[in-house]
Amino acid sequence: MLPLIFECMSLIELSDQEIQRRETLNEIRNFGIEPYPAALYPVSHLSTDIEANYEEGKKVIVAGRLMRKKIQGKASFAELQDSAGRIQVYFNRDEICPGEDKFNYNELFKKLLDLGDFVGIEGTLFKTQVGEITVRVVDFKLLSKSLKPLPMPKTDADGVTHDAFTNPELRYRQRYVDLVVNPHVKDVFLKRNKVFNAFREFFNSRGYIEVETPILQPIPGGAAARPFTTHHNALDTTLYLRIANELYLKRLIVGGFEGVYEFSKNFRNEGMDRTHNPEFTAMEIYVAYKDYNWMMEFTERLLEHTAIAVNGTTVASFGDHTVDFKAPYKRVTMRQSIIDFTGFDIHGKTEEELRTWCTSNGVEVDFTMGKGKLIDSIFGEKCEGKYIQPTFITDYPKEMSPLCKQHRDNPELTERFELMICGKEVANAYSELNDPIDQRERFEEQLKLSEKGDDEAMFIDQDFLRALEYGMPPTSGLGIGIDRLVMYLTNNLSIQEVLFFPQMKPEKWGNSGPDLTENERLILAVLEKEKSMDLVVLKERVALSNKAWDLGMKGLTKHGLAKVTKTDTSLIVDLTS
RNA sequence: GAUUCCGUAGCUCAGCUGGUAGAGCAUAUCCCUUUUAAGGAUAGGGUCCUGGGUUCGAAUCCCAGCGGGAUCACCA
Repeated sequence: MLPLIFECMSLIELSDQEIQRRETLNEIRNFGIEPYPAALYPVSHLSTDIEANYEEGKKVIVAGRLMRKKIQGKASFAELQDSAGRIQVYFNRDEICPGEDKFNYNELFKKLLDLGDFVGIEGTLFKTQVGEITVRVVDFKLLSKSLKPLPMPKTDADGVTHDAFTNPELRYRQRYVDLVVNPHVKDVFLKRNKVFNAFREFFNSRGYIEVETPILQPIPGGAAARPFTTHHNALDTTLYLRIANELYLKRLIVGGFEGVYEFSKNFRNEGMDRTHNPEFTAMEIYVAYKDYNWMMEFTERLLEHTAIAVNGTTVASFGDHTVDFKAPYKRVTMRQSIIDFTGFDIHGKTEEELRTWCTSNGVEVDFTMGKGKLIDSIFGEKCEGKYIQPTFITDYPKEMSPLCKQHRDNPELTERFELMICGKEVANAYSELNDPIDQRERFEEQLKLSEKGDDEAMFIDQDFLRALEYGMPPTSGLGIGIDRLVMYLTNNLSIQEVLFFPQMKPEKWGNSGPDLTENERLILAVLEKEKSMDLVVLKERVALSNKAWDLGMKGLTKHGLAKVTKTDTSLIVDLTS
């Protein structure tokens, strides 16, 4: 009984076109054709290979999704989409079916193949009267049946797209559909892949080693951020999803590697917007015997190399801006930057003086903020957004950089830089702090900040301190936000566009069986006792408003759970079983 | 978290101060042997996001909720 209802329900929820395709699927099977064959299909060419190396009459075997079907009597055109692009195919009835049996054309191609189906095609190349390269079909095979119709955007001769699949919610939740019908979306992810390859190539050619470090960490270190918490059952202990991999990579430098890097999926339990996703990808690299000056040069050359690898040029458009990744980049100290944009010199100022300046200059502050955070707020508010072209901001206050080596010329500062592009931080690098005593003190200061209410201050990682005590060579480290870099290189203003599956609220799926509303259940409960009763009596018994009653009853009859019969004198409601 | 806009057919979208739910594409049937988003004819297709309220009557007005976008806040 229940499975039957369930089956009915799932059919009710299918659209006409989905039902149609299921029926077609059955027909295909009835004709003895397997709609999901197991055997490999011997593809010989991609659509783009055919375009690039066209030869009249060449035999090819191609496969892909059927994306266009234009039937005109005994001959038809269709379009096949594979991973590289599209190719037109030509079906001629009497060439495909030379004998009396016209099944393959009249039935299989014309009626049983739907848009979106995977089809394999064997044929020869020719050019149509309008000169389009086309495969003349000799034989074809259904490789996989599609049961859901795809959205079908079309671009006209003027380049205008009709029926574009643009709804962001649908696009992100069903990225597979987005990728099938929006080629420009696929291009973004191909470029993303090129970023990774360019980085790897750049690092590997210099002898640096790609490594992997823990994602589940007992202490979430290496950044100031709120972590996700999880629990390990066997150890009965709390673990955190990493917010950064910095402390582990430095342990490897302690261990004797001289250059290590990792593409790190990091997780931060913070807000989401068009530049923040709860999980994101950072690349961190640590190189022994270097300092942050060396790292600046390294970074600008890396980015120049990457921009060329991705776009073939160092110039990239981003919204209204044009960004040039050509090295070298401008270098400005944080102190100078604040002077440039506000005239205020933070040098030698006390916490109180900074706070006073902030409140009288419209920079929001609160009492959990120490000197470092105050300066960071000034910079964030007044300067950060102004740097469009790649610019290194150097020499950050010590308090906000607890893992960074003190500046060689000024004990209040650190040897740190961030790379700003289009007003956003893209990279962050240090001469790494390798003095274990200093590092312990810095952690303790963080502890004080956290007692003051800063819920992002860092935890003390005793094992990391132990590692430093064994000795770490002077080292420079760099972190780059890959998602943001990809945004810049692909001209996407939203991080969701450069992640295959951006985080979204879980989708609601109907539970099993008919999904009854509260009112429907109420009516059904009464009706189940009586099996059959007068409509007016039932209505009074459930005491619902007119509208609620009406909707409830209509729902029940629609689900096939109740039936209303009209007699001469009254209306009778029956429970149907 | 705040503000604001949006949710109508498989897709893209109309639908006015409340009065029988629409178009194009897609789908189905028929005609058509070289088409370029869209050949011709006919037909089917709806939980107007959900629930409640106002009303003789709600896709439309009001309230609440759900989902999404944008802006802001938060965010090394």
